Amino acid sequence: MFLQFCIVKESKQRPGDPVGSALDIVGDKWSLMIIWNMIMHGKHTYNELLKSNEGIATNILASRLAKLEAAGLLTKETHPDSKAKILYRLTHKGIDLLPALVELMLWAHAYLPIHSAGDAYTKLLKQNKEAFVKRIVEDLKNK
Amino acid sequence: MFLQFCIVKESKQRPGDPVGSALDIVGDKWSLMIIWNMIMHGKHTYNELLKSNEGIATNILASRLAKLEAAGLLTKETHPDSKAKILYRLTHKGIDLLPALVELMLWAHAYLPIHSAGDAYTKLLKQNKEAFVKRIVEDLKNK
DNA sequence: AAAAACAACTTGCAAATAACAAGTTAATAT
DNA sequence: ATATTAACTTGTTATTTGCAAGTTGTTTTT
Repeated sequence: MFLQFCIVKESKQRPGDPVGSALDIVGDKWSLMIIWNMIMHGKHTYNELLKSNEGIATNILASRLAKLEAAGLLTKETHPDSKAKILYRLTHKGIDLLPALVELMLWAHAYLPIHSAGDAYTKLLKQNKEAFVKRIVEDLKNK
Repeated sequence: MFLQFCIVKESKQRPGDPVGSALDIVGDKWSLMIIWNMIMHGKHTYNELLKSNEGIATNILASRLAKLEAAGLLTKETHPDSKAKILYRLTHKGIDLLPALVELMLWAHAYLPIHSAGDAYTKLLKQNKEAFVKRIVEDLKNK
């Protein structure tokens, strides 16, 4: 059996464990939600993120943004429209979490009671996952 | 631009947001680690999981196992070897998180300092992700 | 030009959650 | 019969989160 080959006996785990290391950065309730909303809903400012991540506290959002910036997943820039605003932009490192997020989304669609399964981009995604992800990632990186 | 088409303005978020709903279940530090260790390291009992998830507290492991069972991601069975043991087994719902976990792993390999990138199954995975995931999922489900 | 409003936070505190150490119960091994 | 293993549970303490309110700098309104 294939799995037998894969099972690593007595591995020492983190560090050295990629999934554990990834979860050290985004293994909480809000980090992935923030990144998801930045990618798929085009949110780029503090107040936009506050509204789109329903239920997040202001201090938590601030601390998550700082943590994600420190981890190199996003950057803070002055907003072109106004000096009062700050524009949060994902780095390539942040954008490249999209494949994982898309898989999470598909899992949710398969197993969780989701109402809004019928929108256009969900259909596109299910038709051709690879192409969908590639296209969005490229769009975001070419900016 | 493609993204423009995808951005949903003024969405009401959770519930109705698949990623948010998924993170309500596995959006913490330990749940995905537990599932990952069950799938890729063949851990199936409380003590095995305690050792493989380095640093998890006993009460947290117990509560996560209960939560994941309640959410239908795994089941508790009496272990064939001994009545003293309990065998935790992933359901299809749990197994199907593997694609998301694999994407997280690949992301970590791309951006995080991981030592053990050279093992055989990591190479196989990078060569053919789809086939790799499919094979493991099928192995696990045919039990 | 002054006042109100907005944007991005910070601060203080109560409540919830997690980590740590120790103890409990049932089953097996010696 | 005794010791050990397995799977927890139960305090207790430390950390994190959630909530309300306040702060600072920048625009917008009057």
